[in-house]
Amino acid sequence: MASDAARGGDGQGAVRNKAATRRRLLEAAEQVFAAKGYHGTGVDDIIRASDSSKGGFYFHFPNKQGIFLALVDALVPKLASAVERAISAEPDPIAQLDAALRTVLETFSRYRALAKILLVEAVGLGHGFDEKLMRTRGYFAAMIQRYLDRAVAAGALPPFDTETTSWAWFGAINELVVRWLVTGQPARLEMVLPQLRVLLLRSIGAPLPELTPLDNPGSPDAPFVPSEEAER
Amino acid sequence: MASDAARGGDGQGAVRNKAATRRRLLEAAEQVFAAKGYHGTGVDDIIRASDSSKGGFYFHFPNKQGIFLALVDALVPKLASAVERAISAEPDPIAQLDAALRTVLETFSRYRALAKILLVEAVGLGHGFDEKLMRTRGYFAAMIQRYLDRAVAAGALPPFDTETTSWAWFGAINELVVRWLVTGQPARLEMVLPQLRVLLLRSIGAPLPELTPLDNPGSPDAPFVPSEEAER
DNA sequence: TGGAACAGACCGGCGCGTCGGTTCGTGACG
DNA sequence: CGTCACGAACCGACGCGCCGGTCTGTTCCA
Repeated sequence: MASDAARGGDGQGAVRNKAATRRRLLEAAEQVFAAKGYHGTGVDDIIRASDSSKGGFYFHFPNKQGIFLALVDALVPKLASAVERAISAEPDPIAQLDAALRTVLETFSRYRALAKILLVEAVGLGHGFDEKLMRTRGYFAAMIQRYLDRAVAAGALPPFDTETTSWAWFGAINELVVRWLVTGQPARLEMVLPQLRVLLLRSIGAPLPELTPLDNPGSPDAPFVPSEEAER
Repeated sequence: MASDAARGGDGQGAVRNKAATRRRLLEAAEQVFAAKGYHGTGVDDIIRASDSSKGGFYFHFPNKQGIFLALVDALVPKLASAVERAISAEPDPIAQLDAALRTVLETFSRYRALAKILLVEAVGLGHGFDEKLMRTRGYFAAMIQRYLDRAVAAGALPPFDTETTSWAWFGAINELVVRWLVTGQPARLEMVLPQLRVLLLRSIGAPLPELTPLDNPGSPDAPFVPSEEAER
């Protein structure tokens, strides 16, 4: 039979919807973690929110910490690729910075859970968690730095300490997103964009191009589905 | 006898060093929370680190959350007043901004535990904790905003959205401090000052005065003692 | 029939908070 | 001036709920 071919592919042809179960667990974890925090959620909560069982859970993940890490590892590249995509559509370095900022804010605005988990819940977990978190933040900071360096190399900016700057930028953006998450201000996250844009660009002595108007509300709130990564 | 007078004062004349015990508890909590995180520390850890007992602990504080909140409430005004003091020594608005920044970095550099608790451990605790945290952050943001507004009113700066800006500033500073806390970079926190200074000032279109050189290592690491607040 | 994928009862520890008991300062009273 | 008694301050063993993780089944596909 075509059994070999079926097994050759990724989880799609697996025994009893293996990939789908794992996915349901991750989606449930995303929602529950975002709603109740890491310590506030029990494994049972995740079980209930998906509809799986203890057995299923511990078949797919080693423990509670494991699913959280897997979740972060699934969300980060998802967000990163969205930003990279937006960036690659713009030729001008400054416009790229601009596009990246807009994309980040829009994405967080759409997927609150994503923002909550990456920016709030992942903080202060102790253990070896902190370094994991810091590598995640460092990932985004490095991304910012890469484009800053590129802009400098292109002669669009005078040279400066791009590393410190990239962390500072990340922090500024992060704080505004967190404020929006916890208190409801401003009503729509994108409202900070104009001022933030000006702040960031001016902070590195970049010229201020015209404001590019743009606002598409998009679908309100769905899980930022951690799609199955491509086969290894 | 002078009995009435003795009881009239604050805890100083109390039965068996009541104030001192509470203080030891808070100091111990500061160290342990900073070292092991909020969820990582047990009440027993705090008991052991001070040398008190369960009974003493629950005599002074309602529960674990209670002592954490009390700790934050003790630390915040301590830091704030240090900053206010540094600011009031400078006449020029821009120089004030400068002094505040320097003071914050120096203080966090001296008292890691303070930074760890206020900026890391206080995040993502869930419950009604988040809003408490946000009010703390808002406290500092409002402080920044107050001085920004003052600088604008004095005509030293053109008018702009000082609220968003103050949060962004706070976030930028916060992120650099956290990075220094978790990874060890940079070796000395004050090393970010020159670049951060330039970033922040430029971001609001302020003129760049000469860099004010200054570095006093100070005593290395002691508890940022939550001194007994003055009598009510 | 074997084993992967899942179900759900159960257990064991950890940690928070309680509770009866003990010490010590302090004021009253003779 | 001694002592007696009361309550604030403190001690530390115990209990009990909660929650993470295990283990024995059960189903379904190959």
